[in-house]
Amino acid sequence: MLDMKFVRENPDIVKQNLRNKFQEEKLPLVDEVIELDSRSRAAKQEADSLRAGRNTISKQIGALMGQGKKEEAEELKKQVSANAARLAELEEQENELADKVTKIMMTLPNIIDPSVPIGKDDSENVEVTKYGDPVVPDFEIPYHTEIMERFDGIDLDAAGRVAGNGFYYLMGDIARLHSAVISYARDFMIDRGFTYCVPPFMIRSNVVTGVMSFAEMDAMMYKIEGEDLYLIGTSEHSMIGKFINTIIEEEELPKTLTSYSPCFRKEKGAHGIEERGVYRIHQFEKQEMIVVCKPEDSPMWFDKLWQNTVDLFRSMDIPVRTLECCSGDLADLKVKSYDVEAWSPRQKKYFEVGSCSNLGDAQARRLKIRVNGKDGKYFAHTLNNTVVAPPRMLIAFLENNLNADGSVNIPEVLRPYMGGIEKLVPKK
RNA sequence: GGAGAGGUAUCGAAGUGGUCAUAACGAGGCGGUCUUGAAAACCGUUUGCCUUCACGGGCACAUGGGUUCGAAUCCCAUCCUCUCCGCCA
Repeated sequence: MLDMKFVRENPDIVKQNLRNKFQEEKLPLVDEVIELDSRSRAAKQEADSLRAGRNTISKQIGALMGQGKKEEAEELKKQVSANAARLAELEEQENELADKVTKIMMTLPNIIDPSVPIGKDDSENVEVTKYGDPVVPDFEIPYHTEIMERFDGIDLDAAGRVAGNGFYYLMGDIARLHSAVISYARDFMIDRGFTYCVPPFMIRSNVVTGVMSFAEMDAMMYKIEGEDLYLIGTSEHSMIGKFINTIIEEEELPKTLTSYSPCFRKEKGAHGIEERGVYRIHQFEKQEMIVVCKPEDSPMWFDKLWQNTVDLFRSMDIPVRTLECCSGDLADLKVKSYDVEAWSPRQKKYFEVGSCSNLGDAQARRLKIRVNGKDGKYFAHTLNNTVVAPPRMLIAFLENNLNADGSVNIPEVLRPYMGGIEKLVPKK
């Protein structure tokens, strides 16, 4: 969410930002919200002065009552009543206008970083850097569910009967591998100085609207029936929400946290042929990292965050690349975002395994996360990034560590979490 | 889930319809006096948001409504915390 004052003073920047994000349909909203804001402030000013008058008279009434001068008090009461109707009318206007302003402000996207490439959609995202050799072996790599089945590692049929499409049972070694990856990722981040955290897996609606745009909310979040609770789509939601309505001392920044949680997503939208199996699912587990920092530090943290994910994947012998989201593909709250993509030797292309975002002060403004600095209070910046999110990550893992004989290498870093074994041998 | 108590500033806590809500009182923090230094003592200071060029004004006592000329105080709803009981991994 933008600062209303900023919009008022820089309508042209806000409009150019909309054009950069190919959201021309929102252009009229800028002038509209400035107009509504000015009417809102006018109503507030008039109402405030009426309230000031009422307060003064009420005090006088109190004094007169104290002295037992009831008749004079009654006279003054009439004066207050005279303005009551106008005040009620103004108060209604104030509320109505303020609601309209907020509603529009919630739909105006954050100002993107100047470094973000301009493009309409994900087809115009820009590759930044590649790490490792994207090897295509001389034997055929099966579809990931097929690899898992060779280890009796997945039961999608049962999951379908129990919970429906988009769920899974991981079994045996594959399930163990899943947990090993999460545990390794947790320790990897702890070693890099992040504080480990297990957060709530459900959050209230006010936190939901604080951390994401309406469009995202509708497409992602599961609501608990009869309660003001939503299942989290990522622990970022509860981790950023942790700081709602707080004032953090500047010396305490940055807050660097790594959290584990299951993630629940509706995944509204088309499911392509490449999204069978455990690629796009309603429930997965994720190790996440988040940072709350000073505004001037957020670009630095952004680079550190995505680098962590690259390093983690490289330590498991998985080639990756970073892809910068172009303006049109960037969610409304984000200032800048990189996807981390892993190499798929089967598809001979990279696919998304993580997403690193700098939200600027957008979440902080919505959630009122402020910093007490030497020169006054200001909104913090927030960032988040995937450490690792299996089971999707297992697709990359299995494809890249598969041998011609069907066995799967366990990279050295994972062995302590896998009972020391170096290789998974298929049962079939 | 049942019964009870409670939610006021950084913390503890007073205020139960007005004339002490920025808010008593106590503690903590910050600045100062005193001291070789420290402690103690003493003095001062210590919420946030909105609005205004400014002076100023408004709002906030968990949250949202209501009653009233006027609400921390009375009424209704919701949330949270604590104690006891029940249930439970």
